[in-house]
Order: sequence, then structure tokens, then C-alpha cells
Amino acid sequence: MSDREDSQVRLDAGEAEETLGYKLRLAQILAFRGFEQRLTDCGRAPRYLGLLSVIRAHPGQPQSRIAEAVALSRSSFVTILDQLSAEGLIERRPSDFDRRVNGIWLTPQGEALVARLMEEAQRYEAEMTRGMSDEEIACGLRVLQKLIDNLS
Amino acid sequence: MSDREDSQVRLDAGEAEETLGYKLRLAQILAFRGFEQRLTDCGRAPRYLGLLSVIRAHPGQPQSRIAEAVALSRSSFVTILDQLSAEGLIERRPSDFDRRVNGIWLTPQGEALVARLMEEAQRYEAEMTRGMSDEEIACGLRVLQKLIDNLS
DNA sequence: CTTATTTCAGGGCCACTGATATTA
DNA sequence: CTAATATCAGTGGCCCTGAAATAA
Repeated sequence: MSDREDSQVRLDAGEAEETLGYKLRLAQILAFRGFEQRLTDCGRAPRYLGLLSVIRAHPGQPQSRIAEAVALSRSSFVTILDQLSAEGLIERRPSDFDRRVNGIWLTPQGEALVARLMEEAQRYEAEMTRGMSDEEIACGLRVLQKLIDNLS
Repeated sequence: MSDREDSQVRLDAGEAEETLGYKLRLAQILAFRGFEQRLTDCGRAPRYLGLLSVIRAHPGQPQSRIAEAVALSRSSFVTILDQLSAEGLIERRPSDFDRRVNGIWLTPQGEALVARLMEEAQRYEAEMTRGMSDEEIACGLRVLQKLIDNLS
């Protein structure tokens, strides 16, 4: 029975099953979806938590640099900042040194929400990595970082 | 100078930098984008290579099972199959056993294109993993698989 | 004048929800 | 009658390209 095609487990991807590309995509879709689904009452912050975390770590940086950090085009980024701004999480402040640029800052509300969501994220991370050793997790992080470096 | 904020490197994500969730997303976006950009003349196949690889490994399975394997809803899947079918890569054949279900098969053209793209994917994979040991890559695959299992 | 930053207009793609037809 | 499979209609989100405005 164990080789019946109609068993319960997810169908594998054959040859692609051994590639990082395939697993990367599937893992990311599942991870992102699961995280958002448990936080339906927080507006757009869960979706853009990574971005908000960049802003938090580098307050006052120009839009373009932050967009680049999360691999978004500058123009796409405008709309996203409009939304986050409308929700009171971030604000644009014109730079004193170069009047073309807007520095991006978290508002106090943004700071508070990001802090709370980062705690959620740590809990979620613990669920995702259930059954993995610390070495394994560290290795996973290292591999992903090297992928990012090689692809940048 | 090395601690200036306006250096050339990608801004880090602060606290989120240590999470699999953040790196997973960034790596996946970069990987997917890069792969598609080098294959602009192959229609939708590069985007759906993972899916096509599932079909290839499990010819004749019903739509719903394949959709599930790549974490898509059944109804979203209809449109995608319409497109792949219009490009002559797959075909639906009614099942002999259950007239509700369509079995999905690669056409000969689909088979040929998927074979070619899988070679491309292996080359791309080699570029992405440049500078990593075999152990590291294997560990990355294992971590991603465990993430997928935990999130399913 | 050329370059850099942000913004805007328009469009394309993608995947979803919910309802429907068909069959088991 | 109830459940499962595929489909369809309608919707909304996301991100891009290319052009414009402002400033260095």
C-alpha cells in the first residue's frame, strides 16, 4: 500500500525535490501564510514586518536604501510607505542635508507594534523549527545568508 | 568609516536578521527573480517549473492533489493549468475511474521543455550555492524540508 | 546639463473567495 | 441528500515600467 499514489502525504517534486530553489519557495509560502493568518487584526504590519525591522534598525535612512534592502523597486516602495504611514506606523521626514530625500522613521505606535510582532515572530520561529537542533538552525541561517549574498 | 550608515552593503534587518523567516523570504525573492530573468523566452514554464516537476514525477494525478503539493488553492490552479495547456505543455485527461477528476499529464513538448529547464535550474543552483560545502547544502535542504513538514 | 530621490499614472500578473455544474 | 472535483465570476493585492517633479 505504501506506494499508492493516492496516499495522504504531499506529492513530491521528483528531481526538483533535491533543489534549494524548490524547497525555498514552498517553505517561504507556507511560513509567510501561516504567520499572517494568526495576525489578522494588525493591518499590514505582519506582511511588512521584515521591512519594518529594517527601518527600526536603521532609523532615518532614505527610502531608496530601505527599498533596496528588501529587494523592492523605489516606486513600489512609495505605495507601501503610504499604507504604513496611513496606519500610523512610520513617518517620512525630509532630510536636513539633502532636500531630495525622506528619512523614514517608526512612530512610537510603530515601535510598539513592531516590538510586539517581533515577539510573535520569535514564537512562530520556534514552532517552525520544532525538532531541529541549534546547530541545524544556525546552519540553515548561514546557508540562506550565503544564498542572499550570491544572488545580490 | 566602516560604521557609516551610507556604505554600499545591503542594510541589515536588525533583530529579524537572526530569523529564518526573514532570510527565507529575501532569498526566495532573489532566487526566483534571478531564475526568471534569464529565461524570458520560455513562457510561463520557468515560473511554474516546480509545479511542472511535480506533474512530471506524478503523471495522471488529479488537479487537486497537485495543487495541494504546491500550496495553491484548487480554483487558482484552474487558471494556471489553462495557461500551461494553452502553451501546449500539459493536458487534462478525464479519469476512467472517476469522471469528476481530470488527470494531468505533460505533453511531449512539456516533457522536453521541463527537461531543459531542469538543467538550467541545476546550473542556477550551482551559482546560488557558490562557496558552500556539500555538507552545508545538504544541511540547508534538510532544514527547509523540516520547515515544510512543520508548517504543513 | 546631468544625476539622484521621490512620486505618479497605468498596467499586468497572481491568487483568493464564493458560487455553480457535474459526478460519486 | 451529502460530499468531492473542477470551473467560473468577481475581487483585491502586489509590484513593475516609464514619465514627471524637485533638488543636488
